[in-house]
Amino acid sequence: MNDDSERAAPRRKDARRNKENLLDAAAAVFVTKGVEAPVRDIAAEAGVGLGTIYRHFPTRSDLIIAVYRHQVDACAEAGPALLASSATAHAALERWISLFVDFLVTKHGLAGVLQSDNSGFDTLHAYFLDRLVPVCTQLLDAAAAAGEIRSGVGAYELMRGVGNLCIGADSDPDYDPRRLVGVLIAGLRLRG
Amino acid sequence: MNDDSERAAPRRKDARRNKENLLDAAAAVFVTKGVEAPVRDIAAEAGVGLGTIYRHFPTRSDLIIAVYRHQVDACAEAGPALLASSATAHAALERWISLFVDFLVTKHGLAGVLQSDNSGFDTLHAYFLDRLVPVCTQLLDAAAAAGEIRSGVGAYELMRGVGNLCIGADSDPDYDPRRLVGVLIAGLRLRG
DNA sequence: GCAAAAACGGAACGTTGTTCCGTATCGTTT
DNA sequence: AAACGATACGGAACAACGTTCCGTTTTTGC
Repeated sequence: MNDDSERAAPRRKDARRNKENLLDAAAAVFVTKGVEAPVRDIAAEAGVGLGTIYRHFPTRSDLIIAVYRHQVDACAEAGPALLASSATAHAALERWISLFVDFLVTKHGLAGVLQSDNSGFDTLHAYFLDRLVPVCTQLLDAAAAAGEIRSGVGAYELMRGVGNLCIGADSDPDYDPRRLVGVLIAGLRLRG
Repeated sequence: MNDDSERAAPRRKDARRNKENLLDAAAAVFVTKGVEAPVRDIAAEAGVGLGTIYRHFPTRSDLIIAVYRHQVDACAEAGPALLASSATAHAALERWISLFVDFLVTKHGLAGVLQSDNSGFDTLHAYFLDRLVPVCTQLLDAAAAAGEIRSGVGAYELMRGVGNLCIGADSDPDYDPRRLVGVLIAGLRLRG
């Protein structure tokens, strides 16, 4: 793939420094103003021009991905570990989904942007899916093989649903996605 | 309330005609281009200037509400009827939610716009909630009273969750919110 | 008919994401 | 160390959007 070329550090020192500053600035702005903060705000925070942002990160999605890549990867890697350390596959699934929800809920607006069809976030959507759906599939398959859950719900659908449930969790203290996600996962379980 | 003043037909004949045209045009554009279609497109479709739209409907939300008001009201009114005609309260809840999902899913982008914090859709959000949460509460209470569902999930939360699950259902044939909503409602049911 | 009231159209504003290009800086080569 | 090409920079400029504003047109009541 082109991972290398995309992630490659710039040749020049100032460019490398700016890219770092940009990542830090973006992370800071995302925390205070949410993921949908204007690009100009991030540029200002980093003390950098607009052109610089777009050279390093061809689109907003790429910047968001770069900021959260480590956490998404960590979540993906936690899947197999949970499967190994949990009493049942369903418990592992439950814990892993909870990890995912915690991640989404603590990033203002990220869940919303994930499903947004505002073209330009496709890359972001795709990255999350590429990274997490395989893990979810593994957990789901394990639970299904153990006869713990109903079949018919795919990993993509589940991830998508959980992501959707997390939309708007910030900015509304009366809405707690964790409870609903809990109900959803409970609904997956077979009776008996 | 100010329902009367807001819904009052304009005094002048041309204004009344334009308001009608606008509603028809908006409905047509929403079907073809989705609820997020630019205001200018609706104005063009109605053969009307921008000012005219904003005089009749102070904000996009008001236009959307006006277009869907009847259907939302119909959904609200179906609640008590279903409760009377269904075998169990849980069945009534299930059918009513299904009605709501059908409504949302057939309006491109409506679910998305409902939760959008893009300020300006607050009115829309509020209208849906005002109209539907009481009905949902009634169904939920009935099911709880019959001991059919777990307590702890409020009507607001449930409506919000179901709405969220419907986001992005169009423009993605691989995502079927109905199945997930089914799982969610199943998760509400008490075992045994 | 005529004036006042009501409503109209669309230019203009503010905010966004993104592109473009003249200018500045860096790193290498003589 | 000077100079030159490659690299990167800043921010003006563009397009799309929601919304506001106001000079002009249409309707209505007399």
